[in-house]
Amino acid sequence: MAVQTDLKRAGLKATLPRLRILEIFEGSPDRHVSAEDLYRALLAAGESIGIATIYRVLTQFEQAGLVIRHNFDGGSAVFELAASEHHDHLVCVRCGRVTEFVDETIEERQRMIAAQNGFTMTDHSLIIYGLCSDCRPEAD
Amino acid sequence: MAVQTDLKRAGLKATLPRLRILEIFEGSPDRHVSAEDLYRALLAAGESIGIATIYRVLTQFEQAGLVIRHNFDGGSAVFELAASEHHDHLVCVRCGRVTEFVDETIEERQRMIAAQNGFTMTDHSLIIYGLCSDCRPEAD
DNA sequence: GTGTAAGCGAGAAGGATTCGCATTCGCAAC
DNA sequence: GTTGCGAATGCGAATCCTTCTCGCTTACAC
Repeated sequence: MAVQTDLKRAGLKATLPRLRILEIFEGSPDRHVSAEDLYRALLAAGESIGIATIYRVLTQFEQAGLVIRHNFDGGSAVFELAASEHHDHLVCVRCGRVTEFVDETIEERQRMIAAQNGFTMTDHSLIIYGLCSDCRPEAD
Repeated sequence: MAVQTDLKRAGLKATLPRLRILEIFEGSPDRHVSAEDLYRALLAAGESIGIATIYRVLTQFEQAGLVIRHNFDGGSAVFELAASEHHDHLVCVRCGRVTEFVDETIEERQRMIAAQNGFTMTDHSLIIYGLCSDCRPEAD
């Protein structure tokens, strides 16, 4: 399992909850999952896990750079594996579908804007909210 | 006071809490205030108001287009008067300072990206996190 | 002025997340 | 393969932010 190796490399003990959570991330059709999603998935798989452990593990994973936390509108945070390169998000306000995109022009302008305002950029969050093609009232 | 007129125009009764909250927005040195900020300011001003009323009023103001709600990282929502034109935000992760900016190139690319992905854009949120000039460890 | 629906205040409720602590587990040294 | 110890877990309680409920009050049309 490369999963164990990932944990060790991140300086984390390979405990059962951590392994299971990583496995769910890797097996999930939707890259973006909430703590609640993980909890339900683990319970459904017959694991005995506490929701507190999930939050703890996710926070550790985030600090270790294994996952990224997003705060989309509407309550709970969602997490995704940090494996892929940086990208931003399109979120459907109706069905919650999340689409990823990268735009180098925008990235570049952001760096420029931060510099112009005397900011040292540490992170950024660009979320476009809208209706996806499936949820649009009428087809065009 | 134009404040009363603003409320009427928005289809809202000119009640005391609503007037007070609008006044605080207009008198605040920082355009971006939280429900808690408003609550404390009103209590300090000797008003008797419930936190629930503040949230209710803010939600109504948001729906009426008088204020805009932002969910910056780190807990509670902040609100600002919608008076000015659209803009995005730079947030200092250390002192919380908020700077506004507008970049038409980014706006344009966002519209393009939404369209390319079949999304009808309803809203968007771009937040650049970083260290402001006052909080940067050492000047470079 | 008065009636009435809208609005208010206080506290309870709710959802997401974190804390506290006794128990259990991973793992390195025997 | 055991053992020991600190780190990690699970559980329930606690916390934070926000919304709901409900009896009382107020704005405003008449």
